Amino acid sequence: MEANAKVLVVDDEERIRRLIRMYLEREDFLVEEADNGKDALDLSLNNDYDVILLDLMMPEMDGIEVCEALRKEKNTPVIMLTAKGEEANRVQGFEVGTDDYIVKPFSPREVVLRVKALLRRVSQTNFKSDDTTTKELLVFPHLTIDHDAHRVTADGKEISLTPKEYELLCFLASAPDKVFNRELLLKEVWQYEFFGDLRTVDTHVKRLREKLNNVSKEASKMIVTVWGVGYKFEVDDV
Amino acid sequence: MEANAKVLVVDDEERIRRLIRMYLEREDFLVEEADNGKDALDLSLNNDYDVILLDLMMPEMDGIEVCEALRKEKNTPVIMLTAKGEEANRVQGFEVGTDDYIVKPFSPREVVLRVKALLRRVSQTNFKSDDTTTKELLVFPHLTIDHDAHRVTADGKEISLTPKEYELLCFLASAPDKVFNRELLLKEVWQYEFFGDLRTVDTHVKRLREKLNNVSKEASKMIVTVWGVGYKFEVDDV
DNA sequence: CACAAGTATTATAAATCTGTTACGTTATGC
DNA sequence: GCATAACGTAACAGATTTATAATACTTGTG
Repeated sequence: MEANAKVLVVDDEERIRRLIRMYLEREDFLVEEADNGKDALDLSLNNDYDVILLDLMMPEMDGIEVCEALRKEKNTPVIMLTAKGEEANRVQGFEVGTDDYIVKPFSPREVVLRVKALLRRVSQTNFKSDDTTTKELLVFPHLTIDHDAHRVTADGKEISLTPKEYELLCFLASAPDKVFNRELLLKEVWQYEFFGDLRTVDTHVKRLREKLNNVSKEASKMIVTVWGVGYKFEVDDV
Repeated sequence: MEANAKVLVVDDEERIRRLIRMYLEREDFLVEEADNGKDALDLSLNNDYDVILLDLMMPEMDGIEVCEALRKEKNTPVIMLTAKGEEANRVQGFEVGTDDYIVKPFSPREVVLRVKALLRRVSQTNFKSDDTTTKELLVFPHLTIDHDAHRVTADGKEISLTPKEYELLCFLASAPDKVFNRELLLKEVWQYEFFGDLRTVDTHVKRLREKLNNVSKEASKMIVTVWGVGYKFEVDDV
């Protein structure tokens, strides 16, 4: 069990650090921060982190330098954070020694998922755990979500969803019966820089319901409006 | 069963070792490393590896010397890693005693395939195992890939594919219904030094579809675009 | 060295998705 | 029932993503 894995978050922007910290802590990670490359390197050499989230672009010592220096001593898994146009190419390559990278602006949810995925990967190679639990398949009475195939089927029939529709559905379905308000949905499913209208959520819900409804009334009913609050994914237990 | 076969990876470049290690471990191989010929020889004499991946060009003691010295004691299968212009000729020849060789820069996928192939070959000659499980034949409703013959047929008609087209198709077809993003495809199918444009994948997909479509509309439809994500090889289950 | 085949890049066109707005509908409290 | 607030719906413009085609580059071969 990777209970309380320790994560170091390195970024010169405080709001980014705080954002990531918030989401990681909610998943019971222990989070520490550094706002520059030098401190990051010191910290990571003197502590055993389970993952390091490392911003690529930082003044003085950038993420690549930190990673390369770190790699001379230890093999702590590193996820690089890169802005859009940044030389993602070099980071992708293996010369630097990063294990994954995330493009800004990301959705907080994505960061959590990637960190977890990396921990899983690492722990697998280290102890050969029997951790086959990570099914990429969500099955409900009238609806199935196959993550690998990126496929949603309602009553056996496939439904073609747009990326946002798919993400929204997955998010709701990953916590059945839990209500989310629009604000939270925007925060979780959209990127952190998105400050759009709350009604945007409604539109996507509408489209999602429509597509589901075309195939299965039952499936469409699973996305429930909670008046004055938000939406939830409800599983009938009839 | 070659469960947890033990592989020794010898290369003076760390990133190469790490790259190979990563891909082999993902296939459940046990991987050990050496960064020079001397250590490699010691290790391989004192351990029973199932395969040794041996870089040809190394300071002091090169791959050929290691291999020759090793051969005086034991018959551990050896795959030589050679850079492009290097005297692949000598390695190819039988005077050295290598079992296979791979030219750098390779694609990670290739290494895994070659290692597996070699293990298969060796285990066959050693114990005449009933291991006919490893079919080199992929058969789908409208498409067949015969690895041995390096031949693709759609609806019975043969299709002539370029190397990249073939590899791309094989890779997708080896994991039906699983979506791969362009990045991953570049990493897996292309060589490890390639950091090209993601659109390159599109172009190859286009040409592949075109060739398939010339012969079988059905076959061409198997390569599916997943909007905002990537491509997958889909098998209709109608 | 020229040629051909294969490959990567780029530019452009086409398809698709997305957020917003405006307006219609439904629920809620009085 | 009425006013109000919250939600549903439809349509549009702009943005994003993919397909296609054309071009340039690379590589192997004779």
